[in-house]
Amino acid sequence: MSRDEVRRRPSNSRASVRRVPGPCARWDDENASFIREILDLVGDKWSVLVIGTLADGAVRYSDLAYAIPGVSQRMLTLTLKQLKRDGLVERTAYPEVPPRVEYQLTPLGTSLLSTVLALADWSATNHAEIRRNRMAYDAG
Amino acid sequence: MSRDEVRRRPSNSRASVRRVPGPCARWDDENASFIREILDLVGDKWSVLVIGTLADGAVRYSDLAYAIPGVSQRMLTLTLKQLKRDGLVERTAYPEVPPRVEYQLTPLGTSLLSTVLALADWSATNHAEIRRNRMAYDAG
DNA sequence: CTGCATCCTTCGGGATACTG
DNA sequence: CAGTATCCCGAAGGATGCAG
Repeated sequence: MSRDEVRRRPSNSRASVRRVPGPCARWDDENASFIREILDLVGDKWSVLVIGTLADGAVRYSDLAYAIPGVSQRMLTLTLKQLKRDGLVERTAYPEVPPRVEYQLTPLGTSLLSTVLALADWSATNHAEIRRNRMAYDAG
Repeated sequence: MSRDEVRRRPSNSRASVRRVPGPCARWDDENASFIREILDLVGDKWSVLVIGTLADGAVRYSDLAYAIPGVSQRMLTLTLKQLKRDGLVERTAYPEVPPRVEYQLTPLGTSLLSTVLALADWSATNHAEIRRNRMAYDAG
């Protein structure tokens, strides 16, 4: 998707009614909620960590809780439930005793993983510069 | 950065002291806060919208407020301040009356833009499937 | 026009206790 | 083991008013 597709003037813009429109187009509600959709997926720390943890294959609930320091049962459960709802992870319950449940990425989830890793690449490349920028800003 | 660099067992792991470690490694605190750093940048709706709006070039404050529906003055100001602190946008104030202030992406901000657009690409490609998944989940 | 300060509400999410 | 249910607090963020 190009930027011009994402950012589009609302059809039959009434901008001039309210004010002189500036040099730039306006995000319409559809695209704003589109952004919201993305952030619901990857704008959340726990989701990212869960997806990253599942990169190697199926992992069971208690191992996820172990692998992700600081996550509460509540948030782990909620995160997994949402990821399953979105079709990013698959849940498999084995009818054993004690019960065993494994989670793994779906192909969709795997494709998201690679995209998120691209973001991690960017961050890894630039976080030193960002830290410098912050220190310079805070010093000035 | 590869996943194995991001996700690394803490040095001299004491995992076996507490419990039998699962099949997967554990995120250490450094990498968890690394994730947090990314999300502070792109996990926020307003930041993403501001960066997207600045894609074409310099935009002044009031035009940003117009271009981004629903943003409050408070959040726009805070978002711009943080983006400036991180060195993603540049602020230029013209000593005129009435005052005029323009914001534009730095090269660093532009590089982040392309990465975020990759995420938008993924979302555009897959959001239909995600919606189907959700509907199927909610129906079942 | 471009903000900053304050109040106030909402709610994400941690802690804890309980269940199949 | 793998969750669910409840309480509760701090932070995010909108609304409003003021200032340079």
